[in-house]
This record gives sequence, C-alpha cells and structure tokens, in this order.
Amino acid sequence: MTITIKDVAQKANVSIATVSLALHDNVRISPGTKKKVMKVVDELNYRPSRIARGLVLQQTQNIGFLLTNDHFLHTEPFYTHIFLGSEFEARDHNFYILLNTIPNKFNECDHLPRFVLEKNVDGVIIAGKVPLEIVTCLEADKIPVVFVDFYPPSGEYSAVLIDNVQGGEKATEHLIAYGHRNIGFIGGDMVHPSIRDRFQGYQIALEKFKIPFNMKQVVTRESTTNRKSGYHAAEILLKKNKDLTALFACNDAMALGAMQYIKETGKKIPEDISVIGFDDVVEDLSSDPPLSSIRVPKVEMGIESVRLLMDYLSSKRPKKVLIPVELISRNSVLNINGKY
Amino acid sequence: MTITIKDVAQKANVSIATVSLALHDNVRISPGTKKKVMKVVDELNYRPSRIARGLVLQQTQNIGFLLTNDHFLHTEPFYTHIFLGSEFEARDHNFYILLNTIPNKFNECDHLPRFVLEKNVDGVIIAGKVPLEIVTCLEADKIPVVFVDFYPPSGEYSAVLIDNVQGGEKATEHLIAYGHRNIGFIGGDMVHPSIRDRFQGYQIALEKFKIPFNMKQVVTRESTTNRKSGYHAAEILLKKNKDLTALFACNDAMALGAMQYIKETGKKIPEDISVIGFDDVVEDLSSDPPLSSIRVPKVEMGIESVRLLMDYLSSKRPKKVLIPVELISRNSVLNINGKY
DNA sequence: CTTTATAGGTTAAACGTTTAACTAAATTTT
DNA sequence: AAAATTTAGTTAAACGTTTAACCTATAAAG
Repeated sequence: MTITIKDVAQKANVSIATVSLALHDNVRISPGTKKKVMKVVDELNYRPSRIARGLVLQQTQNIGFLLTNDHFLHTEPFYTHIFLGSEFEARDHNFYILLNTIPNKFNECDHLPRFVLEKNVDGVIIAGKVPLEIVTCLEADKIPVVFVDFYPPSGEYSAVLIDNVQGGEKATEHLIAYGHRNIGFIGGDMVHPSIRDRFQGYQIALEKFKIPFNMKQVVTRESTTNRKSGYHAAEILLKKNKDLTALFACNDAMALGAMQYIKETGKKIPEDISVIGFDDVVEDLSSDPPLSSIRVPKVEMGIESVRLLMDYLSSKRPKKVLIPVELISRNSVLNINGKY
Repeated sequence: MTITIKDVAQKANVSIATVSLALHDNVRISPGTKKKVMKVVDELNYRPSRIARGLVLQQTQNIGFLLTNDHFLHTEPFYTHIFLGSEFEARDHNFYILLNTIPNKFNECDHLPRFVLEKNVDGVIIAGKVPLEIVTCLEADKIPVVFVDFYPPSGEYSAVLIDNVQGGEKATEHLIAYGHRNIGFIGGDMVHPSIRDRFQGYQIALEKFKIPFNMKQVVTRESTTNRKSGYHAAEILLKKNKDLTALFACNDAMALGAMQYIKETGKKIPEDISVIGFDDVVEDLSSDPPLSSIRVPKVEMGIESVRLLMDYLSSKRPKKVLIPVELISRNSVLNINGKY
C-alpha cells in the first residue's frame, strides 16, 4: 500500500490538483494551503511516483550509458570511474543511469540496447570506442547522444574529450626536460583517435626541442593496448634500439607490460630505462617503481558528460568539451641531465 | 511521435485490447488475428512503453544496486564484476539495474537512496559491507533485498555468499601440500565476517594436518584490507617470525602489499617466501611473480543475486546461496617438499 | 450597485498500457 | 429448435500524475 497523491489530497482536504500544484510551487496556491499540504506530505512521507510522472510528462529521466563489455571489464578502472562520475551528476539532476554493455563487434540494427528500443531513456552517453554501426542506428532514432573519450569519424555530436595531444606533449616534454633524447613510443591500435593524438603530441614535443624523429623508435603495430601488447612492443623496440633511455607508452596498461619486459631482461627502471604512461589508472596499484603518468580526470569527465546531455536536452545544440590533463611524476622517470 | 498501441490497433483494424492480448499470447486471440497484429507490430516497429506498463502493473522492472563509494572505486575490480554480472542477468529478465553508491558512513533514515524513496525499484541488491543503518531503513520499507558478499548480523535475507571457510582451507591446504608448515596469516578488519571465515578456514586446515596453530603467526590488527595494510602486516609478521616459509593473505590487495615488503627486504618470492591471496582480482595485473589465489566467480555472483531476487519476488521466501571457490595456482607458491 | 478583474482553487482529460467484465456470433448439447 | 456453452473479440476502468480549462468567491473599478 504505497501512498499516492490521493491520500495526501484527502487528508489535507483539497483536490489532487492542489497537491500537485503546491508541490510545484505554483502561484495559484496560497501560502496557507501550501503549508497545509506540505505538512501532510511530510506526515505521510509522500513521494510522487516517478513512473506516473514519466507517463504524463513523456520523459523517462533516465540516461543510457553505453560501453563495450571489454571496456567495462578492463582491469584498469578507467571507464568505471567515468561511469561513477556520471552517476553522481545524474543524481543531482534526478536522473538515473542505465548501464548497458554491448559486444565489441556489432551486427545489425535490430539489436540495439533495450533502453533505446523501449524508449526508456531521454539520451545516451557513449563511453569509449564502440562499433560505428551502433552510432548510425542511434542517429536514425534521433536520440540525443554524448560521446566520452571517443568521437565518431563523421557527424556533429556533443562530446567530452581528453586533450590527448596536450597529454602526449606533456609526457614527452617531461622526459626531454629530464635529459632524455632517445625516447621510444609504444603505441597500438593506431586507428584509435586517442592513440593517434598521443602520438602526435609525442612528435610535436620532439620537434619543439629539435630532436629528430625516428620511425625506428616507434611501435604502432600492436592491435590492442593491454599489458601483453605492451610487453611485446617493448621487446621489439628495445631489441632494435640499444640507445633508448626512455619509453613513452600510450597508456598505463602498455607501460606496465613494457616495465615487465624491461625488468625481465635484467634492466632497472628508471636507472636503465625511464618509463612514462598515460591515463593514471595505477594510483594505488603499486607498480614497482611507481609509474609516472598523465592523469586524466575520469570522474570529472563523467560529470561533464551528464552536464552536456542536460544542456543538449534544453538547447538542442551539441557542444564539445576538451578536458585538460596533468603530469603525475612518480619514480619511473630518471633525471639524467648532466649524466652523460 | 512515438508509436503507441493505438497506432497498431488502428492499422490492424482491431481494438487496443486485442493488440495487447496478442502480444501476450493470450488464448482468446485467434491465430489469424494474432498474425495480423504481429505483422503490423513489425511494420511499425512498435514496442510497448515500459513506463505505461509499469504504471498499470505497479512494478518498475528496476533493481537497485547498492554499494559504498569505496567499494566501487576500489582498484581491484571485484564489485564492478559482480555489478556487471547482475546487469547481464537483469537484461534476461527485462529488468534494469540502477546503481547507487552510498557514503561509507551513514547517518539518518531520511537520506535513503532515491530509488527507494521514489519506489522506483522492485528490489535491491546490496553488495559488500554497508552501514547497518541503511539495512534497517530498507527493512522498514519492506523492500525485497538480496545481499551479496555480506550478511547483516541479524535478520533473515536472501544472500549470495562466498564459501570463505572453504576458500581459507583450500589456500592453506595448498601451502601445506607444497610442504609448508610455518604459514603466516595476514588478516585485517576481523569484524568483517568474510575475513573471519577465511581465518577460520586457515585454522581448520592447520588442525586437519595436525600443524600447531600459533597466534604469533597471525596478524589481525589492521583495520583495512588494502595494499598498504598488507605491507605493514607483512612487516610485523616477518620481523616476529623468522621461520615462516609461506603467507596466506586474506585478500589479493593485502597479498600484493606483502609481496612488495618481502621484495624490498631483498627476499625472493617464492624461493624465500611463498604467498597466496584470495579473490583472484589480479588476473592480468601481472604481479611479479604472478600471484596464486582463490578465485571467486564474481560475474556469476552477480547473476545469482538477480536470480535470487526474481525468486523472492515470486515466492516471497528468502534463500541463501553459498558460492564455491577455486584454487588458482600461479607462481607465488613454491613446492618445498623434500627440500629441508 | 452592477461589472470586471483577481485570487485560489477544482474538474476532467490525458499519458500508454493491462485486464476484468461484457458481448455477439458460432458451435455444441439436449 | 431452443438452450447452453465456447470462441473471439470489445469496452471501459484503472494505474498516479500533470495541467489546461473551468469555476466561484471576493476585491476593485466604474
């Protein structure tokens, strides 16, 4: 027996319309009546049913959150933090987040996430790279979309993006500032815009300091960006380049893999080789040594994505936000200025 | 302009009741009419509105998922995997999972998760240890609850629990089978039933093999169960007990902390000290050496929790499920049989 | 003193379903 | 052939809100 607006109306001796209007601070309701209603609302601990409200208002107050299975299950808590940020902000707007993971490959339009099929969301947040097919299907449904940490090759969307170029520069410049001149780049899945941008930042920094760019010092053949491929990339790189003093890995997972390879070959980090990563997902992961990285404010990105969606819902205009990143210096990079 | 049941009825030349009944496979509808209706449903790509349905059926088809902030943000992806499991299973039942993280400390009843206040869920899954105040508030609301990896000290609830005693035994017996006789136990937050059970499993295994239990070989004073406290606990333990050949840490995080301490003191794992953890959250975390552990089937637990909730919703009877665990042998435990 | 405006409500329709109760035609039973 | 039953649908109420349209006193204006 849940309390409805009728119960309140009855007990307060007014119509249900009055209760509703009072709850919405309508000018038509006198202060006296309002107080009376509010008192009963408190007494009965009444809360409007979100379902009934949704039906008449034709809105769900739900936000869909789309993510590939892989991304959610990643050991590195990157997208989960973004997800949590969106939950925080959604709460403030009285929205709910409906998570739906999707397979990494996507076939047909007929199997869209159910919250889309059922029209159970007012908008969708898409985090990370997803199959493009799904984007076109969503597009067809005219459902508002915000991208986080990914942007489809064509179209005009709201998006929260990391300033990857800036990050790549910061990481590389840090190594340069510490005296490194032979810096390897560990990439993977170069089709991914984020990785490409980080690579571009790497190149920009080198150029800025007049350090010749050498394609031999770069690995971009790995198709994934996890530890295993980081390990493998480091192997390739270090066997080809005996003179490298530092590695910039395009994300922390690859950096950790690279560190493992380096340690297994008997070399010391950072004494023999310095390593810097990207994403800063290793906070209390106690890698040995602690990995320097580029911090990406993940929770903030989640928050921002909800804000953009709210904004779009009222203005109908897409907006892009570029999130700045920050260098986190730990102990995996050695200052070798004046050492050689 | 979203398609409603009316549009379907009109185009199929039947009443909306017929459409609804046809969609629900009601015997009253002849095969012919049903086919006709279904054809139009397909043509118009009609999907019943979950909101309207929820209103008349007085059910939300939503499940609340409650978790403390800390647990969700843990680096170790334990609860996120449980969460994902629940999402998988909920999808099969056409339910949505509404995540709500709560602060670790909880004050008043007046600030329950909104999905409870708004009656926006049919039931709630509570994962991990939560403030007891919230449990009593939920109890008062008569809202169906399933606990996962936690069970409140009093009351009768549905729950999915890890067989921690069995796990503690398996871990310890593994060490014993490999010839270890001086086995330290690293605990923390012994108020937590899971940790206590693991400790109990440790004791049972020792007793089974007639190995004397020695309180000196046990640390149970740490208030948290993270890397830092694992590091600290290992320090205490190893300084007091020079003869330990193996450590059983009550979870992987503490095990990793302990490993770090051991390595920093110049000892080798597993040559000098064997280490085994619990939870198996380190899968591709590439600890060095790879940590042996007790695997807890996290995704399955999430799945099971939704099943229990569904079961409770129809039967109104709480049910407990004890999830068995599995030894995962990697390289952090050395077989020292016949070595001494 | 009648007319008009205003303040403070109330009535009723609408949102999109489900389903109990009803109905009409067809079929079976007696 | 009339009565009873079955079949295959339809009608209308209900779920809990919001809000446009309507109403009725009272105050202000002429």
